[in-house]
Amino acid sequence: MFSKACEYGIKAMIYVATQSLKGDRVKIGDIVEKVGSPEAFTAKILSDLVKNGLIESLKGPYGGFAIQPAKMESIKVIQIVSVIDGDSIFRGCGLGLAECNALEPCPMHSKFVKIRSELKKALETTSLLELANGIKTGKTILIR
Amino acid sequence: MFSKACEYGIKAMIYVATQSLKGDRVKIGDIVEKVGSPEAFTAKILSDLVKNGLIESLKGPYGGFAIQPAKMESIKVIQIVSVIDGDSIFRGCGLGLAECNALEPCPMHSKFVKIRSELKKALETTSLLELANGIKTGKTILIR
DNA sequence: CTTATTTGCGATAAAATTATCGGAAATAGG
DNA sequence: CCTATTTCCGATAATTTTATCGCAAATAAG
Ligand code: FES
Ligand code: FES
Repeated sequence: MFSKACEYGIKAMIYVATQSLKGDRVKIGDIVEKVGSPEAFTAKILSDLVKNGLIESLKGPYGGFAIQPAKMESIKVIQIVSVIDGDSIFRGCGLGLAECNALEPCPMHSKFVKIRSELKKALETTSLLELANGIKTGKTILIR
Repeated sequence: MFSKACEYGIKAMIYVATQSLKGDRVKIGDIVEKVGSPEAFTAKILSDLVKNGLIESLKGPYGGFAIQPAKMESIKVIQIVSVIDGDSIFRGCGLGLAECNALEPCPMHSKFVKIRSELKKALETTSLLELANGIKTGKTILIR
């Protein structure tokens, strides 16, 4: 469904959010430990998210990653996915035609659009805060 | 969503079905022309589908691929997808945890299961005959 | 200013996916 | 049989994705 990069990015964002809610900045080493992802690769992905304004970073001692709690409600999962994987999941044709076009649809089109729009809607309405709270209350986990 | 291999496989199956409905066997060269996929790669995928009994092949002159029209209603898209991509789309965790487990769910689990089960249901209830008929009536296309 | 720390970044490597190539095996027809 | 045709199959190559490495840039603290 999502790329590995995207999975790591989402999980990293959630973990940073939980720590930012407690006022803690987190270093990459801490993140990858809690998320179970490769360090340098995850750092690259986070760097991408920094450029797109979804998370902030600070270099040097006492540095690390943080997300302002005030932003967590407005950050939706779809934004993370869009930065890392682009929007091909939401706009592309399920059978790989150059573009998805309802006037000249592929054989799977009518089945696809429904599922795709539900996926999109779910990602649009799920906030980072909601996901971080799930971890905080122990209802959900990031690593097994 | 699906791998390229899976996209090619589904489209090839649909094209062969339309021709088998007319009583024609089709050669790999004809298939890839109508589907827009690389020849040797598509041949590999079809060979996999043959092994799994979803399509039949005949070597030599007047050979090629065919699907018995009587089977087309019972062949569902999910079978094609399962042969080529496996069932990780239907059973795996959306955030990449080792397995999807409702008792220890990842943060996206509750959103995911709904979409995943709808996707599964759609693929389970869509028959090859239905897709082939869409092509035959010109309502849908395989290549753009 | 110096040092220790931590992200940023370009180059590189490994692995997986996608794609190509060459020839073997089967088969129909003459 | 012999030949032409076509799928089958293993090896190989190209591309994309995933992952690692080394060092530069920034920053906080003494
Ligand atoms: S044309 Fe294929 S999903 Fe819309
Ligand atoms: S545990 Fe992640 S989708 Fe179920």
